[in-house]
Amino acid sequence: MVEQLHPKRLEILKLLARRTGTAGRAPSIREVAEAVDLRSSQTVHYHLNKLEVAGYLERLNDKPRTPRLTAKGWEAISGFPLLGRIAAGRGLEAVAVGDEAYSLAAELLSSRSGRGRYLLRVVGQSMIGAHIDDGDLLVVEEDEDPPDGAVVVALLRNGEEVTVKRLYREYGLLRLRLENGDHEDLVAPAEDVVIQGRVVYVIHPPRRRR
Amino acid sequence: MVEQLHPKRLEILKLLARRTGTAGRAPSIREVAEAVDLRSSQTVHYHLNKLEVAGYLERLNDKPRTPRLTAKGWEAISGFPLLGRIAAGRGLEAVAVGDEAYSLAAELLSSRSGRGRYLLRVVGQSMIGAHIDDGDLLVVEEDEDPPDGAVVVALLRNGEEVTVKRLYREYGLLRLRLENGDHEDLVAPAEDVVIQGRVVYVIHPPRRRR
DNA sequence: CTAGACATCAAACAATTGTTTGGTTTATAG
DNA sequence: CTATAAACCAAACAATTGTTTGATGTCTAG
Repeated sequence: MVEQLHPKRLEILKLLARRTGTAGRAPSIREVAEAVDLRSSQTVHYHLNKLEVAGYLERLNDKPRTPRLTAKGWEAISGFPLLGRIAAGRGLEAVAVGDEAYSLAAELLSSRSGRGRYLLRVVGQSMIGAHIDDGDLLVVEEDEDPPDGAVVVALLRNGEEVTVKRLYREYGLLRLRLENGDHEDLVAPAEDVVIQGRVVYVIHPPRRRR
Repeated sequence: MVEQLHPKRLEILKLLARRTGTAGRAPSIREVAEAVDLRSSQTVHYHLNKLEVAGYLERLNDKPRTPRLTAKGWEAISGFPLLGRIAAGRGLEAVAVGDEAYSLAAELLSSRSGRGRYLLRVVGQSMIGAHIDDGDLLVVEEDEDPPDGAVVVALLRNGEEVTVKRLYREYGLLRLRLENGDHEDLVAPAEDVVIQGRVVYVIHPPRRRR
């Protein structure tokens, strides 16, 4: 069921993809009209509605400059090049190029829960035991009360030390365990540890063999 | 030279920090006024100008809803305690928020060499031995002739199979080795293997213990 | 005490912008 | 040929929004 997308709509979709990052503001309807060579803002309005009901994009209420491509929208524009067909179902799935820079950032840095996310870069090899090495990036979601078993960023000793460990709760105590498990755990009363957030992604170069 | 920031301005700055992410739109001046308990939009306008000339934020021209915290702005509100200063030199380095969605994507998806990069999502657990699991994302840089020891995406059997392995060259043959090394290597004449590219990043949730 | 800077307010203005209305053109199904 | 739907246009409307104007209270330096 490959829906045939009107060329003008595809053009609009691509434009929005390019201009809907966190960087600039999304274009207004009139700006879109100009960019895709349509003389009436209404025509864009018309296409935008079509695109929205077809599930290619969403808008916040009907507020200015708030189009956002849906997954379907991203798929429609990315043509799925190179490895797409070849890899499908064989252990790898292509996730497109170019425009995807935006959606990658969106996927990594925006949470459905509305909680903020931020990045931490690992300095030094103090967490090598947890398979987290110098230079790796951690995507952390703010969460002061993450579920048991989550990998958390915790402040110890009045904030003098920061660690990344897996969290367990026991009888009013917090147990912080290095991810690979074979070190002695750190156990402390809950009031001595401030949980900053939860690690949701680890980004690193391909691992050297161990 | 720690500049003393007016409490109202600090409040505004914090509000903007929270609402200037990838998620919603930044608040309008009147929305800010309401949120920080000021009755006149002009007062916010006034503070915003102060903040801008002082270098805490920038606005796109003077367009609606386009405040962006500068580095100085982020510093001012985080007191930079939390993860910033504390973490410095202690295992973690804060890498800002918000704006960074952009630069994150840029860092991951643009190569200095000018070669294209794309994403692959791993389907299934066929590469579990290489510490690459179902759902992980691979950032791949196009490179038909990567250096020895690189982790590459290779097509085997006329493109019928795709694998991710570490590449070695030996006497006109290619040796593809699973990253963890303890499986038998795949050795094939160079003409039977098409190297698609080189894995530059692996993105995955924090690893469960093994 | 007084002048001036600062913070605040209310009201009005003008630009931007999504939307509505009503119409035209064009291709196609009946 | 005709009716219909899709694509498009121009113009006007109303809401949102940054900005301007003019004024008031408060604190502090001189």
